[in-house]
This record gives sequence, C-alpha cells and structure tokens, in this order.
Amino acid sequence: MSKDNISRIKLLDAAFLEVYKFGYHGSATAKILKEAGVPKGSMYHHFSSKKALVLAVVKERILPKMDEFFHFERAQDETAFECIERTVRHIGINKPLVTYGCPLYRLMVEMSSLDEDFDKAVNHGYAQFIIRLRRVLDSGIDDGEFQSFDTQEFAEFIITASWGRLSLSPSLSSSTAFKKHAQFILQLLSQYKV
Amino acid sequence: MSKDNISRIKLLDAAFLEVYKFGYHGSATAKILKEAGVPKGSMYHHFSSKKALVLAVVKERILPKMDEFFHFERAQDETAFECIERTVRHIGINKPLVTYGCPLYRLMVEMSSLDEDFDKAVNHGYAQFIIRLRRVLDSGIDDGEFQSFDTQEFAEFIITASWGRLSLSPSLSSSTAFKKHAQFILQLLSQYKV
DNA sequence: CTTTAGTTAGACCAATTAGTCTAGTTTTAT
DNA sequence: ATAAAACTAGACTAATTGGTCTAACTAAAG
Repeated sequence: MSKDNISRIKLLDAAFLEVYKFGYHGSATAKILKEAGVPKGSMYHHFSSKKALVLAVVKERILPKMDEFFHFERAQDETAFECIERTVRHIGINKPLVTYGCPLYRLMVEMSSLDEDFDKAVNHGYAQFIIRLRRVLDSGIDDGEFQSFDTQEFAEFIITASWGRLSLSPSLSSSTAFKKHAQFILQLLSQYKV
Repeated sequence: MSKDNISRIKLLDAAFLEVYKFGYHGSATAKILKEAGVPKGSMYHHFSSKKALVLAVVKERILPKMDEFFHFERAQDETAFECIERTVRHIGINKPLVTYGCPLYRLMVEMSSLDEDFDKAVNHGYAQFIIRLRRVLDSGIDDGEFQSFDTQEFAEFIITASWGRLSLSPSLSSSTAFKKHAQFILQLLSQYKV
C-alpha cells in the first residue's frame, strides 16, 4: 500500500484496454507501459510478470465489471421473466460490448488453451453467470410464473447465444439486430410461462 | 506445381492443427515445421511468410471444410425445415468441433483486430454461411412452408447462437447440451411454420 | 534530520521469434 | 545426358519480446 498506488491503477486500466482491443499477444508490455505512462520498473514492482498483470486485469477489472453489468438479481417488484428480459436486452445497449465483443471471451479464446491459470480464471466467470441466471429461472418456477423446465439448459442457451452474438458482433451486428436476437430468446422463454 | 507438393500439404495440415489448438501467436513456426517434418527453407519456398501460410490454411482448409460441413443446400426430397434441422443438429455431432470450438472463430477473435487480411478472409466465411442459410429459409417461404418473416435476422440468430455454443463448448458442453441447444433453435423456427 | 521501505526510472539482458541466405538435391524438360 | 527449374536443408540474422538490475527519488516513521 502506502503512497498512492496510482501507477498500479494506471497499469490495470491501460492493460485492460490494450488486451480488450488487441488480445494478450497483440499487446506488448512496452505498449501498455506507454499507454499507462508508467515505466517498466514500476510495472515489475507491482506485478511479477505480464501474465500476472493481465490476470489481475481479469480478476480486478473484467469480472467485477461483468458482475455489475449482468445484474442477474430480481428486483423486488420484478417477475423472473422481467428480470431476464431486462438483462438480455441490456446486453445490446452497451456500446463497447457490441463494438468489441466480450472482453473475457476474447481472452478465453486466445489463452485458455495456452495457460491453465487463464483457463481457470475465465471459466469461473462464465460458470458464475450460468448459476445466477439459473437461480432466477428457478425462482420463476417456484413462484408459479413458469412451468417446470430444464433451467440449466436454458441458462446455458441464453449465455452461449448471447455470447455468440456479442463475439460475432464486430462483423455483423447493428443494435437493431441485437434487439431481435434478444427477442428470440425471450420468445422461447415465454413459452414456459404458465 | 511439379514434383509432388507434399511439403506444402504437410505444412497446411500441421499449421491447421497447431493454429486450431493454440491460435496464431500460440503456434511458433518452428513448432509447425517440426510437426510437419519439413525444413524452414521449404516453408519459405511455398509461403512468403507465416501469415501467408495461415491465410492459406484458412482459404484452403478451414473454409472448404466448413463449406462441406455446413451443407446448407436442400436435398431434393427435403423441406426447408428439415434442411435447417439437419444442419443445426449436425453441429453437435462433430467431435473436434465440440471439443475445440470453431477453428475460424478462434482465428477471428485473435487476429481480426490485428490484421486486415485475416479480418477479411474470416468474415467472408461467416457472411457466406448467413447468405446460404437465408437462402434456405427464403425458399421455405416461397414454398409456402413458412409464413413470411425476417430471414436475415433469423439466419444471423442461428449462426451466432450456434457459434456461441461451439465456442463456449470446451468449457461447458456435453453433447446432450448441444442437442437441447439445437432444439431451442428449431423450436423457434417451427413457430413460423404455416 | 535521518533512516527505511516503497516506488520510480530506464538502460540493459536473454530468449524467442519470424525471416534470410546460399549450398545442395531432386525433378522435369529438352 | 544435361540443363534448368523446383525444392530441400538448416545455419544464421535481425528484431522484438518479456524480464532484470541498480541507482535514484519519495514518503512517512522515529
């Protein structure tokens, strides 16, 4: 601790952006350093390696940001369907998300086969989402809002379909296409409505 | 031409596998060379660079393979729905596809932001699939099999949802999960049936 | 003040990487 | 058989990369 930690913060911010845009191998440390305006010595004081830096980006920046973004919690006055609807619709509204795709996803695709630590860190994130999403769906069944169905399957469907859309979005998507995509998912879900 | 081209073929095969498993940056030329059992001189005789080699892999291996795999053409005795059904179901059956994800996709995620040539080559592939898929859907409408609907949107939905499933599949999927995923898509499509 | 831990600074190093070069070998055409 | 082209071979090069090292600066604590 002490002093200010401003270098550490700058490094995490710069590394996040670089890795988001160009991936792990596409982001040279020198470039991250330059963007952050921080010398090499500082970086290796705060982080033991490039890998450690990017792993810190995942844990301290990306995962929390996604947690906040996908607020898979039912608000008090909200039905389960409304909660899912809000969440799914939310995805297509986020500009950088639609433009650059999911930041975790890009890292995962590039790194999960090369490094076990990345594999773990990243898969943990997705597993969390599915669990939470499923919880909302289950609560809808408990409330008698939905008939009984395989919520695990459906949660996975929502996540994978949305991620597919997100990840292909740089080449395909307009925000209108996103709306339609969300609509398809919700249409399916509404079939389970009692 | 001349002689046999066996080195070129070996190089394409080895490069495909390496890049499929470890991505572009994860595959050192030396490793590809070793796997192929071909010396460096041969490689640089046949290909001007690593990039040219991998681009050739995309054009001569991956895209044709996908073309063949996603046979988006209606057989004579087949309804449009059956054609889509066959195609979508087909995805979850392919072992390496389910295990490693879509080979084009991985390259795209890693390289499209770094290199324009990759960007073009890869996006061309996806655009083709959507066009073909759409053609099948349109023919279904023409035949009076489906009511009229936005086939472009739906084609994109099928592609993005399937790719999302494929790409997350290394961390998520069982083949049963894949079946269910296909079922969801077909369920949606069947709503347009006349 | 002075000490000490924390942090900055960037020149330097080692390793890895893609890519070159030239000498040789094989194939094909004449 | 011989010449020309195609291809093989791998040691070597140049550049980029992540990572190290030591000197200096800064901030609080005694």
